[in-house]
Amino acid sequence: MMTAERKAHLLDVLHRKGRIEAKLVAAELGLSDDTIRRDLRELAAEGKLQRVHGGALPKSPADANLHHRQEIASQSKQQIGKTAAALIKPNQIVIVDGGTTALQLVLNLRKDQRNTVITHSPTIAVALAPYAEITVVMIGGVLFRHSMVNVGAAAVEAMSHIHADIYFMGVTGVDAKAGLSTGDYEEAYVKKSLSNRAADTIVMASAEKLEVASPYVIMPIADASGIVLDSSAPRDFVKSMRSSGLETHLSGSS
Amino acid sequence: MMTAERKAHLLDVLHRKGRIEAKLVAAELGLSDDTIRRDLRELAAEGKLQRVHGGALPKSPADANLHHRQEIASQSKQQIGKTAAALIKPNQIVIVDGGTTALQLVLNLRKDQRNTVITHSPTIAVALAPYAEITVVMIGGVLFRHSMVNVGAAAVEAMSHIHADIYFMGVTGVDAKAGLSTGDYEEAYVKKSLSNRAADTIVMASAEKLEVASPYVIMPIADASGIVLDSSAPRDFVKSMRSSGLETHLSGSS
DNA sequence: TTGTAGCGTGCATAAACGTGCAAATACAAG
DNA sequence: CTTGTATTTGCACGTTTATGCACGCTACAA
Repeated sequence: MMTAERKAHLLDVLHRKGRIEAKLVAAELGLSDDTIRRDLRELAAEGKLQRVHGGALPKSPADANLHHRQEIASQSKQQIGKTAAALIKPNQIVIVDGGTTALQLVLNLRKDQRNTVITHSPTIAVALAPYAEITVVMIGGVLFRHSMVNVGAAAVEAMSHIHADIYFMGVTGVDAKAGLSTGDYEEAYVKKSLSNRAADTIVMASAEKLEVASPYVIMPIADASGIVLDSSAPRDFVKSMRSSGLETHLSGSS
Repeated sequence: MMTAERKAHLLDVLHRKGRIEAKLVAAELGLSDDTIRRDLRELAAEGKLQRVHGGALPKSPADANLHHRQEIASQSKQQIGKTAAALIKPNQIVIVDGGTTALQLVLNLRKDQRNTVITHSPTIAVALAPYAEITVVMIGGVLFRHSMVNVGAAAVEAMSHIHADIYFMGVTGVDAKAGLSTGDYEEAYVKKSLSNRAADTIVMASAEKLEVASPYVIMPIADASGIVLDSSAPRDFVKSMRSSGLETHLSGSS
């Protein structure tokens, strides 16, 4: 096993278990404690984790904790959420994805907005609770913690009963060649399925997602019907979106 | 368990319960009192908490507020949640109802508890997010705001794929004649359905629910296999539960 | 004021740590 | 193919850290 591979494994273990016990991992991989300790030291130097006696812990609870991530909802996300929310017309059936950007969408809804919102994210469902005029439909499934969305066969099955007007999709990568992508296999599949259940799919992509490809492809960009971008998006990028036939909405452009 | 991890645990306990009893935590973690006291001393030196005789208290008023919020959940509910949580054995498949009492159950789980939890409440799902070892399965459906649970045909359909070991049921009324009841028609139906999908059904009933009947009947009391009550429950009531064949757990009876 | 539970200190032991070094391996240049 | 260099890994060593116990002190309650 190569060094880089091992480091990736360590980060994976950390992500899955929330902790690394050096001795234990060493035994698992059949390597000396020294090697693992060395790796941990280096990863700590790179700022990838927090070294502690006996092993390592996530650098900040942010890794495991979405709540924290949401506090640092960038200006960009906030504005994209607002712009996206404005696209919703009364009485439409809307699918809202999970994730921080989608959460900002919800927080920017008007209190008297009357719609049906379908979501597979418990976080989004809870955030929608105060909006009395919105009917909330939840898609069940197995909870994928990192994004706080339900995935799996049950989720896809539940969707089959749905026809929505718009799906607001969150992604982690929008790239001309690689298309729309995300960091988890199941999630990519679920996003694609949701897109199939809606007449229109609007992608929400904050600045850092542009011209980036994540491991798992959801679908080609041209399959979406619109995209909401930060006004700081490169001109060329905006142009390429338009030429792909997407209705392009720029947020925060005063 | 590593030192750094333990300190995090201590702070977590402090947040959740508003206080730390050194001896108690030591026993829970299977460590000597000395070790815990040492940790508390160090955390106090770092300004993370206020050291006091016998344990520690939150330092800042902000944390104290958090503690206060926890106390709003009546003492009764908090203790019932704790007692119910203790009934869960490792690796069991558990259905957790919605509602404040069920939420207390979740908050009293151990961080390293390994289980599958099925719930139809987005609030519960979100509360379960920090428990890394718990697989969360969500039942979808139409969100019923008042209780923050998913109901309707989709919910019942989704349940049909499930066989759980225990279902922890929240109710608004437990009455010898009227049976177990709740305030919403759909919810009553869903609770009954969930009960059918679990080998055992444990009812959680805080003080104010006893000898009260709500409009919609879920099922007769005898159909449940156990009940968790506050220790202040009337003796006659406890007796009648036992004679109905329910395993009766009294909480907070110190 | 008197007993008990909690406290802090010092100490011993064991585990985990970092460093330096040497063997093994990979890789590039000759 | 050989040689030289860089990297990686495991080991030995001394150091640091963590933990439990023993002891005497202190705070709190009866």
